[in-house]
Amino acid sequence: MEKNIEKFMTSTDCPVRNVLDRFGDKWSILVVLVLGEKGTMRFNEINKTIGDVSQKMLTVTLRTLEADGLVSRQVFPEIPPRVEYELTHLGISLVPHIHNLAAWANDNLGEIRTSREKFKV
Amino acid sequence: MEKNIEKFMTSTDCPVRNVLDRFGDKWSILVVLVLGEKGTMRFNEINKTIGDVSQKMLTVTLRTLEADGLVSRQVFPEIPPRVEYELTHLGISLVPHIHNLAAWANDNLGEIRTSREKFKV
DNA sequence: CCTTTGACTTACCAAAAGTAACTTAATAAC
DNA sequence: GTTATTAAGTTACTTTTGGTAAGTCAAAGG
Repeated sequence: MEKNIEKFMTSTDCPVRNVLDRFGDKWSILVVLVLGEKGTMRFNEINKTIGDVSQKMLTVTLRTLEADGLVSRQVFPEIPPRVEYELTHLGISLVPHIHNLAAWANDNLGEIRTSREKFKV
Repeated sequence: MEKNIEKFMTSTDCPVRNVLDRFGDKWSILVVLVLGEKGTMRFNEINKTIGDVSQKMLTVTLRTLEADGLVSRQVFPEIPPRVEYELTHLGISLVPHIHNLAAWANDNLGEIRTSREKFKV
């Protein structure tokens, strides 16, 4: 992992690239984070919690996360419909890493903002 | 951080959102990872190491990371030009978290791939 | 029968990212 | 003494990704 990073990077089989490409979209990480905090949630609940995600993209994001095995989807055959989402064990195992990243963000936002201001000038 | 995540999420001042929005682009995390591995690098070196990033997006990504204070940029007034990039202390402090994420990706890619296959059917 | 409800689709539009050609100025090659 | 090369970009144009707003579905309530 330390030596031939070059080959790792350019390869389409690079695990980091493979997963990063998938989570490098606009909403996936945030959805995992929210489900990690609140446990089981319904579609509109996730939508409102995040606030500025479109229905379309939330649908796409949840389907992708389901396909990847990070989120489970349970449909209740009622009218109006009820669909509940929650993290799988795989999804849960990712949460601490996102929390670490979030904590870093929290700790360093001040410095980042200062830097952004300086750069403008 | 545990209770009012709702307010955190919808707020534009949410540190997580603020930083995630910035790193949720396609290349930032990867560039930090590469610079973290190799130390000081020139533009074309980063470009070749990643392999499939366009010059345009690498320029944009590096400028953004510089504005955020994660990467430093040193121009040598030579012809042809030489520009060296490296992580700042802030950028370096982020690397371990990305490594953790990369390790998770590495450990779980098999399960993710299996899940993706199942989902197709 | 007309509205409401939740979880979506769909058609259309805007923003982000990719592609390929162009720029710059000093050497090196012809 | 033109022409090619070189590194780090920029620019114009195209494709991909994401956003917006309206429509769908079927039962229950008025």
